[in-house]
Amino acid sequence: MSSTSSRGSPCTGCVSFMDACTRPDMTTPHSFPHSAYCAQISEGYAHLAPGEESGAIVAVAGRVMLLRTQGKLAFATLRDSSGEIQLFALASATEQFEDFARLHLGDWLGVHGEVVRTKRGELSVKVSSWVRLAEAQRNFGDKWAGITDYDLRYRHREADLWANEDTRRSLARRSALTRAVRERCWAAGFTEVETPILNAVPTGAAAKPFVTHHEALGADFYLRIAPELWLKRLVVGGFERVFELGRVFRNEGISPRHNPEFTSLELYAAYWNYQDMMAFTEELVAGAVADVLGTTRLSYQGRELDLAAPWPRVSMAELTSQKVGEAVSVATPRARLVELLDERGVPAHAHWGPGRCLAELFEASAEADLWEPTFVTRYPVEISPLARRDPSEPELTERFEAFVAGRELANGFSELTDPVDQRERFAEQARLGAAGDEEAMRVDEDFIKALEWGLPPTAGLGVGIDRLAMLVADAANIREVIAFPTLKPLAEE
RNA sequence: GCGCCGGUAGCUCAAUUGGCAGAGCAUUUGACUCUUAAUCAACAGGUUCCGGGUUCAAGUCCCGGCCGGCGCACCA
Repeated sequence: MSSTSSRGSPCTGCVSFMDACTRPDMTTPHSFPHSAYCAQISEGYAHLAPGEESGAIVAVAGRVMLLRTQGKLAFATLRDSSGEIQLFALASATEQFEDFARLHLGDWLGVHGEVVRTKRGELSVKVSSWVRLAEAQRNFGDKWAGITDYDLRYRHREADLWANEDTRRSLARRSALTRAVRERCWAAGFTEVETPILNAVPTGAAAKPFVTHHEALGADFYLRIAPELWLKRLVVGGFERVFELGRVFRNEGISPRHNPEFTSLELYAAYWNYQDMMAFTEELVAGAVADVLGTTRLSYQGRELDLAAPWPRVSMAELTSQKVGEAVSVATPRARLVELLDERGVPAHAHWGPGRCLAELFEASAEADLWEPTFVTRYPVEISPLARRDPSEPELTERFEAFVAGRELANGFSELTDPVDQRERFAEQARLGAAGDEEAMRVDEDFIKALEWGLPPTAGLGVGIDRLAMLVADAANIREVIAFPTLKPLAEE
C-alpha cells in the first residue's frame, strides 16, 4: 500500500500552499490529540455539585447528537464510542462561539475545555476551544424516532448505528460474543487456524455453493460451504485441537434466519467422541453467553431461556416417536414414514431413504418445540456422510445437533475416520446427486487420501455464530446481528 | 421461487368515498445567559419508488416492474 497517495498529502506538486489548504480535504485537521472519553468524564467527575467547576481541562472528541442554543449560551450533546457528555459553550468563554452555535447535528468535533457541572446539574465540558473534525452533510434521521426504514438501516448501517441504540447494542454484543468464543477455545487448548475459502470442490456440508472464477488459473472455484474437511486434514497433520471462526457461503434463500454468508465456529478435538463434544459444547455456549450477558438466563422474543449446562440428550427416534404418537426409527418401513410426513404436509422426495424421512419427520414434528437447549442425538447415517457409525446401530451415527429456541444452533459428531467407509459414503452422495439432490456432497479424493494417512478418533463441532448472536441480542432477524447483511443490489442508475 | 403487506419532503409519519399533498424534527433566517427531544417566529423544502392504464380528476383504483418486511419453500 502506498502511504503517500495524493489524497491527504498537502502542498505537493505545482499547487501553491494556499491553494492546497483551501481544497476541501485540507480544511479539517488531520488528527486530534484526545485525552478523555465521555464515559471517563461521567464517572470521574460524578461528585461535582451543581455549579461547581473542577479545574480539570480535557480534550474530547465525538459527534454532535443534539444542539440547544440560547442566545449567548449553547449546549450540545457529544457522543463518542464510550457514551455521551454535554458540551457547554458561552459567548464569553468559547472561541468562535457564533460558529459553534451553528454546528449541524452529526458534525464531528474536537473540544478542549473544563469539566464542570451546570447550575441545572448536568455534567459538562465547558468549551474553551473547539474544532470541527468532519461535517455531516447528511442528517442521521429524526432525532427522536431515529431511522426505522429497514432498507435504509441495512444499506447504510453507518447511519443506523448513530441513529439507533438497539443497533449499537446488537453489534457490540455480537463482537463480545465472538471474542468470548475465541478466548474460551484458546483457553481449552485449541489452535486457531485459517483454511481456504476458494475451494475447487465444495464439500463438508450439504448445500449449494457460490461459483467464482480465477483468471490466471483459468479455473472455477467455489466459495466454501464449510471448512470441515480442511480442518480434519490438519488433525491428520498433528494439530490435535483446532478451530476456525469464519465465514461460510451457501447459495440459498434469504430469510429472517438465513444470510447467504454467515459465520460458523468449527472445532475438532482428537481423542474425543461425540459425548465429549456435547459436554464441551454446552459449556462453551453457556460460558460465552455468560461472558457477554453476565448470566446464562436470557429473554428471547419475550420468552425466558436458560442456557446453563447440562442440556438434556435425547435421540432423534425417541423424540420423534413421542411427537408422532407411535414408535418410529430408521427401521420403520419407508412407506409408513412417508405417510406420517404426508399427514404433516411434507411431500417426500423419491430419493429420500428411511433415514432422511425420519429426519424430515423430526423437523416437521419436534424441532420447533425445542425451546430450552436440547441435544438431539443419533442421526441416520443417510444424512450424515462424514459421521462415525454408532456401534450399536450401524444405520445411525454418533452425531448430535443442539436446538435452542426452536432452531438448530450446533451440529457435531464423532468423525468418520475409515477411508473405505468414507469413499462409500461419498459414492452414495454422488448417487443422490445423480438422482436430483442438488445439495448432495461430492467426492473429495484428497480428503480420502488424508484419511488413509490416519485420522485418530476425533470429534467435531459446528456452531452457528449468527444464531447465537441473535439469542444474546434478542434479535428476531439475523440481519440485526450482521453489520452489512446481504441485500439485493439496487439497479444501476 | 410463491403468497400477503409496505414504499408520501433529508428523517419520522398524516392525507375520509377518487376531489387543492400536510405536520413534527432536520436544513436556512431571526429572538433568547442554564438548556437537555430546549422554546418562539419566519422562509424554504415533493417525479407521492418506477412505467403504463382507467377517470373530468389518481398518493388513493387496475396492470407490469423495482426494493423491503413477514409467512411458505430451501436451509444453519
